[in-house]
Amino acid sequence: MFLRELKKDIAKVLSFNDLNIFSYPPNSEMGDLCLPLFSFAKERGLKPNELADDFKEKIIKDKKTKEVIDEVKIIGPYLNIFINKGKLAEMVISDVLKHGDKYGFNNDGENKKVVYEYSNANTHKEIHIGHLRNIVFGEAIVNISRANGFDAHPVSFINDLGINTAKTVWAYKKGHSENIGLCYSWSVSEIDKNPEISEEISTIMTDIEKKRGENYDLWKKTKELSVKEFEEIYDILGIGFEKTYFESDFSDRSVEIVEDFLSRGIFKRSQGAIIADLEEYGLGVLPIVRSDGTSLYAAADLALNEAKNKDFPNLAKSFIIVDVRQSLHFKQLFKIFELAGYKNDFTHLSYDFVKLPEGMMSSRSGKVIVLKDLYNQVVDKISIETKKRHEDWADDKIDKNSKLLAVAILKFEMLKIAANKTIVFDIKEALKFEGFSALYILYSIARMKSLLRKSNGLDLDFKVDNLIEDIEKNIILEMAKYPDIVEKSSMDNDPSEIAKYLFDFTKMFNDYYQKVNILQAESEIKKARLSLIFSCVVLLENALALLGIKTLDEI
RNA sequence: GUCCCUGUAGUUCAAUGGAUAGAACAUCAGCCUUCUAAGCUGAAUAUCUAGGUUCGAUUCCUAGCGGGGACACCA
Repeated sequence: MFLRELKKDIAKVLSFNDLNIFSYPPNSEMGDLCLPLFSFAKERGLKPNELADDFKEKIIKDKKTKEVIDEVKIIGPYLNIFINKGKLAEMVISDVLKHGDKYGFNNDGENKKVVYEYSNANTHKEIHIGHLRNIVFGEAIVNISRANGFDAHPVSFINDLGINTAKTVWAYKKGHSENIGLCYSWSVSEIDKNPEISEEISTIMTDIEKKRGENYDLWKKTKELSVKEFEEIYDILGIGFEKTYFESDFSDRSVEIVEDFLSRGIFKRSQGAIIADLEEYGLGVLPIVRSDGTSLYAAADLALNEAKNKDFPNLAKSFIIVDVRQSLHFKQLFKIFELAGYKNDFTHLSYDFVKLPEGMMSSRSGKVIVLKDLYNQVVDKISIETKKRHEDWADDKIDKNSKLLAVAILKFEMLKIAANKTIVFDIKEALKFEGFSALYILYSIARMKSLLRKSNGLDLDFKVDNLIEDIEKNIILEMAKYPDIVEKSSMDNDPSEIAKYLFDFTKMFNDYYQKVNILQAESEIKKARLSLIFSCVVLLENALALLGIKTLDEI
């Protein structure tokens, strides 16, 4: 990759190793690449300007670096490097075209096997935008992980034995059968009013766990409805898992492990329940089995870990993608694993949750944005807007495009915010389809593709000398930075870095589109510009694919 | 009470310790006889407070204030 090679070469000439010292000048008139001299100066007990000339000399005299560098300017304590426009264009565009949908990828992961567990939804609850963030974040993390050379495997763990399932079954029996999500929130409010219901719930929970009687049958029936719903949503989002685990499949094995851990003193009985007492590690207490004998989530986690190791032998690392509110839970769990002598390398990959402008969402109170409702709303709005713009389009074309765009928009909304930030999801904003959104990017790509269609055949055999505009160089330089973005987003486990890059890149292209005419340009120039645009499309589709987003030819 | 995250423009978000703190939305003023105006251009508006470390702090440290979250039978 061009830029990295150049940085390496310069670092070699000046004998240093850390490529992160490089940065970029605030604007393109000041240079293309920048080397701040503070750290070097400090090392040598000099002032930055006292070694600038020496550094500059070395760079412009070296036979390798001088080939691609036009000029080195000393501006204060910075060494600003101007890369040769032609060389840059030649190297970067050929890189992009050669590697295509794998441009910018690396092998840092050395093909190590890693498992990512996400979409740990509860059955008997509706999938809302909080789950959407989890699913979309997980998908992007897996894609980014693969782009960085890891052998990544996505799995899902469905919590079908939570206490909420018993509550839902209870409400279902009371005749609240029309909607599973409503069953749950209704039961919660009823229990608040009348705490004695808890005993009925406890009986139902026990029946479910012991797999017996009418309660178990109803649980099975309602669970199937939920699972079908999940699959429908995965289908819409275009995602899938290599393996889906169910908590209920682990109940027997969980009991055995709990017994074992009890005998080994890792767990103990307390107030009728079974707990892990982790006070001495500053991690409080984690309840494992309720005093009525039914299991809690943590019990299943123990068996799940075994299953993952069995299904994915020689696992280098196991990631669990769950929102930040469960940080303590996973610290406790990993401590238990450690006490039990498990060797695996576990990481809780956390991200912050989604809330509404009016406050927290809560399935318990029914205050949520249900994903399917939201999706339908977005699809409808896009259909209306598309119809306005393309009166001649057939209904099924509008429908197909609107659905694809809706998925793209929703995914992007979830990924554009840094992972450790709460998303305040404002549906009014999300329905605007302007600015920092997937539509902005996909719309621009549609315009690029339209240019390519109208050009009567693409000829990639162009001369770089015909890319004369400054903005063309800026676009190419931006392309050259992509490999670093792919790497950094993996190191930080943050897909938002890709989303930001996509937006910035697209803005640059729209500027170009506005200022420079493509199709009316002189033939050789036109050829070069179209080649550049073609490589822009390749790059953007590559980056969007990491976010799980597909593009359209027309919008 | 303890622990974790967080505080940047009216709002929602950016900014490996580095050059003039960037966007988007909203507001105001413009651009379609030229490649898709879901686009582009311009105007205006911001680093919670007080110390400290540093040549240099939005960024790191300490304290305070504000917001959010987690802390035994939810997941």
